[in-house]
Amino acid sequence: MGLDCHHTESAHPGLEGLALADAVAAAATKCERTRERLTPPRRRVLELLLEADAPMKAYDLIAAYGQDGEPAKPPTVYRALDFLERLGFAHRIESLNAYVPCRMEGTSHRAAFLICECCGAAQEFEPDFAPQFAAAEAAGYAVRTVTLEARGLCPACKVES
Amino acid sequence: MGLDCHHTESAHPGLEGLALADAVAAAATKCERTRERLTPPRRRVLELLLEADAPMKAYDLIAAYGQDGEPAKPPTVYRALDFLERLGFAHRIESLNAYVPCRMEGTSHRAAFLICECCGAAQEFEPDFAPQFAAAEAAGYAVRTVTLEARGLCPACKVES
DNA sequence: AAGTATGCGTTATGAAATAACATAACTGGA
DNA sequence: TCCAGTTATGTTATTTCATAACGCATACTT
Ligand SMILES: [Zn+2]
Ligand SMILES: [Zn+2]
Ligand SMILES: [Zn+2]
Ligand SMILES: [Zn+2]
Repeated sequence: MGLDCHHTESAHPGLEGLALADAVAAAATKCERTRERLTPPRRRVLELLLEADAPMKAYDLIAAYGQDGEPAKPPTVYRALDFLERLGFAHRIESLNAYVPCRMEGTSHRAAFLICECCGAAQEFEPDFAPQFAAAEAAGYAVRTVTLEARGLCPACKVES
Repeated sequence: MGLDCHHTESAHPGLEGLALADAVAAAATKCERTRERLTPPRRRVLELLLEADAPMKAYDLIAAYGQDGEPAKPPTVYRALDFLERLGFAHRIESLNAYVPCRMEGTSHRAAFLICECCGAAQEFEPDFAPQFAAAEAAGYAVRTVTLEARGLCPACKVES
């Protein structure tokens, strides 16, 4: 990502083995409770997001989709991403055209990200939108969703810069 | 924009005539002060943004570029947009892939938008990022810029909905 | 079993942005 | 004024990102 970045450590290393299986199983359980279907393509894309240690581009997911190296067709992945976003299992980061698995426990959070311009890491955090909502309501708006993406340097990259 | 929207009134009708000329002249004056060059393509794209009453897509600008109907080449417009963003004369709205002229007076503001999902209007406002910065610094981040895009219904569309 | 809704596979296309390189114009100093 | 360095533009082509459209399959409902 960053042109001058040599940091390989990620704040969110991808999941593997049991941790990965657990995370997918947790998603499956949530789906059952709401009668949503975690179909094979949806499960596969979720796996890929969870395995990654950085935001994934849609076409990275497409390329990595088949265990045998066969890529997916774009609509397969974009449909899965729509589903995962709708259920809160994944988020799109607008300023990167990339996707991450949700790292927050609660279901009713609003996503916000700290994006490192050096190493590309994207840290999800729980934002405090109260001031923004107050301003919006003062202007007569009815706010439904908020996208917040802060860019800067993560702790690791800040040190070396 | 909105599929069910019949509102034609815009919160920010495009500038015309003298108001447009004044706005462009003000930008030119600012450029002179900082020894930046408001060249013909840059001036033309700024005009188009100011004339519009809604966020403009890059390829809308490309199509509208020539007074004689001749479109611009994509790099012409994208370069101009880079310049206008750099100087704070325009903002990109990430969640729309679209661009607006800056509506705030001060130079050192951070852009934030209230985007109506019904009529497509994008209202710029001055956000309060203090809570977010506090959270980011607590996590060890050095924040450089923040993008905030709230989506919902503008006052006009809220009434009719 | 029949009807309805949802999801998938596939082909093709559309929309958004940039790479690369040559040319032109401005800038500051000799 | 001339030159060198820098910045901006013109142009062609390509890359990246995302969706339309259609037919088939699968799963719920009655
Ligand atoms: Zn999340
Ligand atoms: Zn970093
Ligand atoms: Zn602004
Ligand atoms: Zn509206």
